[in-house]
Amino acid sequence: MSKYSKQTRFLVAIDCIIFGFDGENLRLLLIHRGMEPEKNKWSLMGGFVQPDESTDDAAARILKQLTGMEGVYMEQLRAFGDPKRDPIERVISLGYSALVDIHKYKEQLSDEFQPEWFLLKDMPDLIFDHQEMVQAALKNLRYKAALHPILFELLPEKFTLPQLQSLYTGVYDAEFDKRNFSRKVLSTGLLIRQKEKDKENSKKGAFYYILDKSKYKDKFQSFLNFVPNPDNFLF
Amino acid sequence: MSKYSKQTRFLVAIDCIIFGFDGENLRLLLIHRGMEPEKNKWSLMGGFVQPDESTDDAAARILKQLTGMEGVYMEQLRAFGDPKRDPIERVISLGYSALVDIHKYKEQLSDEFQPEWFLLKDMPDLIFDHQEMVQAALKNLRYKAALHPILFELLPEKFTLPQLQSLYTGVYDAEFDKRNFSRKVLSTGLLIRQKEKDKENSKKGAFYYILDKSKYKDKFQSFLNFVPNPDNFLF
DNA sequence: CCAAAAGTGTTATTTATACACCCATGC
DNA sequence: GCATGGGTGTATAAATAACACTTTTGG
Repeated sequence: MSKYSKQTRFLVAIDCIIFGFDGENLRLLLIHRGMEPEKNKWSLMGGFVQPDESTDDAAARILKQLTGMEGVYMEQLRAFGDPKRDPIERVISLGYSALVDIHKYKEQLSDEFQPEWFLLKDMPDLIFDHQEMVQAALKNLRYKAALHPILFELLPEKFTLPQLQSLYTGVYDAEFDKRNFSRKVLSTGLLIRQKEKDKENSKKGAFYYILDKSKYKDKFQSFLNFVPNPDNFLF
Repeated sequence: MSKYSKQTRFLVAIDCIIFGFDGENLRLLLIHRGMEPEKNKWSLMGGFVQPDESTDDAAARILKQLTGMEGVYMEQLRAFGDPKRDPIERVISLGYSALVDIHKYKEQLSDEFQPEWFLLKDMPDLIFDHQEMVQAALKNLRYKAALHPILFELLPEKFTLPQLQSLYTGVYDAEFDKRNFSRKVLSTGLLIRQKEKDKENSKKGAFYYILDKSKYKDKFQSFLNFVPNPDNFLF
């Protein structure tokens, strides 16, 4: 069959907005851009879609290339399609937002990119429209996390309620009442308390919890209202 | 400056998922596809992104081409990037979801495409992955409308509460209690009651309402919980 | 006068919020 | 024994859900 011969073709890229949580703060993984223009400036990890891979596959490939991680939570944000967003040549970029357990991240794999985990408050200037992508991803993260149990993707298998709460605190840059927070979280039935405690962060020690995986899958899309008055935080 | 010369370029298309409300039911605007392959089969309105337009501009252009309408509510859904989704050649398509006032739609403009407004329940087979796009758009619409006052985009300037309720009924394919519904809707403060009534649909007549435009803009992103137990409807 | 759709109010239940004290431990 | 952070309970307010009768009017 013939092709759509008269139409213009475009470069299509993926840019990954990769979030992690260090136990205290939300962080974003950035790299030194390896190619001109703006070589060595800070940038999101990205790459071009290849001829025979789906855009989702491309995103997974690019994430793996940087982090060594597979099977990570990732969702497409949207296309960024301003014709002038890349000064070299028009590139339509698909933003993909990823949530990773920062502790599973393998530093050594990615010497080539000299990646660093930046605090959100503390980000360098980024190339092109990457700042806009980060803002869109953060907004989306806050939106989703207010309604769905998505932030667990950022935690290790075992975690404590104080850790979970400080994750929410970091994401929303707001304090929550710990009594109400723990009641709400536990009422979802998603968490299973372990017998061991984390004694590293306090003398008394805080119980570890793990996710009930099957309930997590079931309820992943439910409206759970983790955040009181989400209006206050999102806009 | 040189280009990213070694990379493959792709066709990038827009496909518009256009919703309307006829006063009774939610409908979708489909066309007869004008080009091979699958010429004359039913399809979403689409077209290729052009060299110097943003993807958002392309979507607006394509919507206007079919409906004659501008300034319509439109949002990008996501990219559909399966390499085999179009059998002729790889095309990465961006789905854009539009909500239009079906009464402002100008039939005559679009003879070329022989468009028709289909009931959702009653849709023909569509080309490529357009069915998947429609499902994604519908899911997104239900999701958003459960939280935000988005369905007003489908109504004419003046509308009655029974009309509004039947819109929600149509979108969710579910009945709502009219006492609770009207209390909830009016409590948002978004509606201004008019002095006239619509006497076409009942003997008693139902008051017309209009949107308070400034409050609408303010509250567009607020969480208003229009739909009770949205979990029940979305998944 | 009656059928048909519009409009409105109350109560019970659930959910959200605000708030303060005791517990366990390492030092 | 005390400072530190972990853990829990209760009372009030607000939101939601369930439910039924009156009003208007065209025919």
